[in-house]
Formats: sequence, structure tokens, C-alpha cells
Amino acid sequence: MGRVAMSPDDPGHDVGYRLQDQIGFILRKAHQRHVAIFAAHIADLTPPQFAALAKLRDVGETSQNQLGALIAMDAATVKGVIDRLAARGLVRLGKHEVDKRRLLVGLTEEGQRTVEELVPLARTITEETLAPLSAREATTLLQLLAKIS
Amino acid sequence: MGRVAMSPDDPGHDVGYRLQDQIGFILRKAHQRHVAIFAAHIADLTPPQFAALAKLRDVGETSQNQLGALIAMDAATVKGVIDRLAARGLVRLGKHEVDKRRLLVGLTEEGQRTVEELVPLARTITEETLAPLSAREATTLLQLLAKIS
DNA sequence: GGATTATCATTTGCATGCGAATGAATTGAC
DNA sequence: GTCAATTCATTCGCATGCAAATGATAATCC
Repeated sequence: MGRVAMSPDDPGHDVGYRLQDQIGFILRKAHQRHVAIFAAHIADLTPPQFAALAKLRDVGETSQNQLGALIAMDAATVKGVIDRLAARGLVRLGKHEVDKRRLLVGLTEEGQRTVEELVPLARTITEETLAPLSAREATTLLQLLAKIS
Repeated sequence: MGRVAMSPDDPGHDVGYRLQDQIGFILRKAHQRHVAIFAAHIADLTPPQFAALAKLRDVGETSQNQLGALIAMDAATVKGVIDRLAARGLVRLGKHEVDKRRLLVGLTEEGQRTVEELVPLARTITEETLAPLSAREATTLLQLLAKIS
């Protein structure tokens, strides 16, 4: 016997695919909420811009490409982010002595100051994003997300 | 006494803020990986475009704004997505009879066919995205992400 | 009813994000 | 050493994503 619609509620197509239950959709929404929280605390910098500054604080001067690898940005994207940071004087660009292909990137003093000031806010942003979870849940979430990253 | 650097490894600033451990950074990376998996399986449609089609399949004809609410897109974004789908003949636009402000959106027959064909691929995409996790971990991750969305 | 407020859609501007193509410089194979 | 393959950076085009401003229409308040 073939499939026969038996009730007015019959969807008439595949059941069991609910967009709102899919990992991609939920990831997108969670990311959206985080970005909104970030903007509420740090209005004049975007998350990728802050990521670049924070990573430069850790590693010092690097090439644009290397920085991109560290903060998960492709070459085209990192260029835009760095250019905007450079235009604001938070980052300094220079040629690599040996390898002339490379463009060195490093924090200016103002960039240094800025990132130091923002780190406490960044902690708050993380806390607020994870606020709906217990400490245990938050740890679990980070572990599981790391596994699928 | 003030703080004194005691070793060559001394970071000279706040310890304990590691970008790669922050929820925002990991969320961004996980989302990136998912989008890449999506593109590998469904090359001619983006995740937001598919989300619009999948939701329209569920709810039938709605206003642009209502659709945006259902798939978590603001008015400006949903307009761009819908316009591109309309240009490809997957979606049909029409005026609302009563409320002249509203722009009705619905699937065309081709849109209907397309989404039916893509749902199985979408299941595969979800599976592949969650592949690094056990079934139990996947369930947990979805629950925790939903909490912070 | 008329004025105020709210909702819907559109547009502009800016910032990711990525694929693809390009050019310059370096590295590797031989 | 030379040529091929690789790496680094840049540019272009396209697609989200959101804030803010605008215009049209509806709903509400009095």
C-alpha cells in the first residue's frame, strides 16, 4: 500500500526536518546573539577586529597571513579587517626584511592600550553570552563546539 | 610591592584571556565549518536561502517580515535573500489584499520541487556537521546552543 | 474623526566572509 | 642553477548581517 494522507494535519512531505532543530540554524542564531551582546559592550570595534587585536597582543608582530590562520580568517577577510584597524591607528604595517612577500602587522601603542582596556569587557561579553548556562553546562558547550570547529 | 616580571615567559599582561577559548570565537569557527560543509553539498544555494525555502515549505505564504521573524533575519537581510530567490524563480511575490503594507512570499512550483530535493541533502549536512560527536553529545550540544540563542 | 503611534518594506552604508583570479616572491625538485 | 610548484598579498564579485533613515499604511488613543 502506498502512503495515504489520513488527516488534515498531514504535512504532505517529509516529516522530521525542522529547520529550527538543525545545527546550522541554531549555530547561526547563537552567533547572532553573541554579536549583539558584543556590540552592546564594545560599540566601536567588531568581534573580528577585537580578535585581531587580542591575537596580536599574544603573538606580537606577524604576517597578515599568519594572523589570519591564528584567528580563522581567510586572506581576503583579514586584509579588510587589518586595513580598517590600520586606518584607525591601532595597528602598524611593515615589510618583512627577508621575505618581501610578507606584510608584517603589529600593535601600535594605542592599539596596545586599547586591547588592554577591552579585555575586561571581553570577559563580560563571554559571561553574558554564557549566562543562560550553569558553569558545568558552559564548559560542556565549549568542549562540544571545539569538537565541531 | 608592585607586580614584577619573574621569568622570560611572563606575558606582561592579563593572563587567562585566551581568544581561542572564548565562546564567541568558537561559535564563529563552528559556524564557518558548517557553512563550508553546506557549500560542499549544496553549491547553488546559501544556508540563509535554504532556510527561507524550508520555512516557506512549512508555513506556506507569509509576509516578508513574518518570514524574517521565523528564520531570524532582520528586514534588510530577508529582503536581499528573497529578492535573489525571486530572481531565480524559486519564490513568488505578491501584494497582501487587506494590508497593503505587506509583501506576500510563497514558493513557486520550482521552489517547491527544489526544497523537496534538497531536504535529504540538508539532513546529510547536519549529520556531517555533527559527525565528530556521539549521538548523546549532539543532543546535548543542540540543547545548550538553544539555551544561548 | 483626527492625531499619534506602530508596523511593513525599502534603501543606504558599512563590515564580515569566501571563491576565484592575479602578480610578486620564495621554495623545491631535478 | 633553472623551472615548476608554492606561498603571500591583493583585488573583484557576490552574499549575508545590521544600524539608521525614509515612506507608506494600519492601528490606537482621545
